[in-house]
Amino acid sequence: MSPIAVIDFETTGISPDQGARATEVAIVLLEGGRVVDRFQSLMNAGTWVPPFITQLTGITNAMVQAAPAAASVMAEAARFVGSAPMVAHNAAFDRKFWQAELALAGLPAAQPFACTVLLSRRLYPQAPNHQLGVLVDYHGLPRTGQAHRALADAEMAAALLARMQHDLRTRWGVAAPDHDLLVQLQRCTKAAVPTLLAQLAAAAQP
DNA sequence: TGCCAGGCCCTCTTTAGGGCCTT
Repeated sequence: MSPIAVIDFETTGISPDQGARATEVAIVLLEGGRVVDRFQSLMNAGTWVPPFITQLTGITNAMVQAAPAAASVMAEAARFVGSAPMVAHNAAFDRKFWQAELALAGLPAAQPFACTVLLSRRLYPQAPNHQLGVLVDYHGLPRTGQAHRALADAEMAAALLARMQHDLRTRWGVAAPDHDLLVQLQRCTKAAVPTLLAQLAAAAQP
């Protein structure tokens, strides 16, 4: 199975359209349910980190000012991802920053995204909620590093994705839960999920 | 000065409103 790039950004706010910039990025390459490579860097976008963000993430203005320029970090991140399809927890958020920061660096952002929030809502509707930390605990997955830092959150999202692929194979009989299938699953309506999973399982029968 | 996202999903819905999820 070809690799999937699981990404997480830490940022100064909620939307690049409102002037928010990335402060840290981490990407975990997942292949066959295993982490095969990691990329992580703070980045200096020349912006001020609000106190609320420092309290949430532990990322300070001094840390960002000492970091390499955002454009060079994004160029490295784009090289690291290559043409791998991408996954994030609440992908609408990370995709916006991926596209905005690459655009500011003069680079294309053509990778398709799948979303572990949408997938979790379809596969695990009984979960208490679909926040990353809650889902990690719900599945008994290890919490790695400090929550709300990019690498720790990317590792947890990757573990959650690997769990979903494992469950799709073992619980629902889906032979090859690749990125295309994940996108297909997250796009179908909640009511159509059982039918789609049954069709995918039937297609996997010899 | 005051305000500030947006896509998805549910329901006391569909001529709408509110909560979730990310920083």
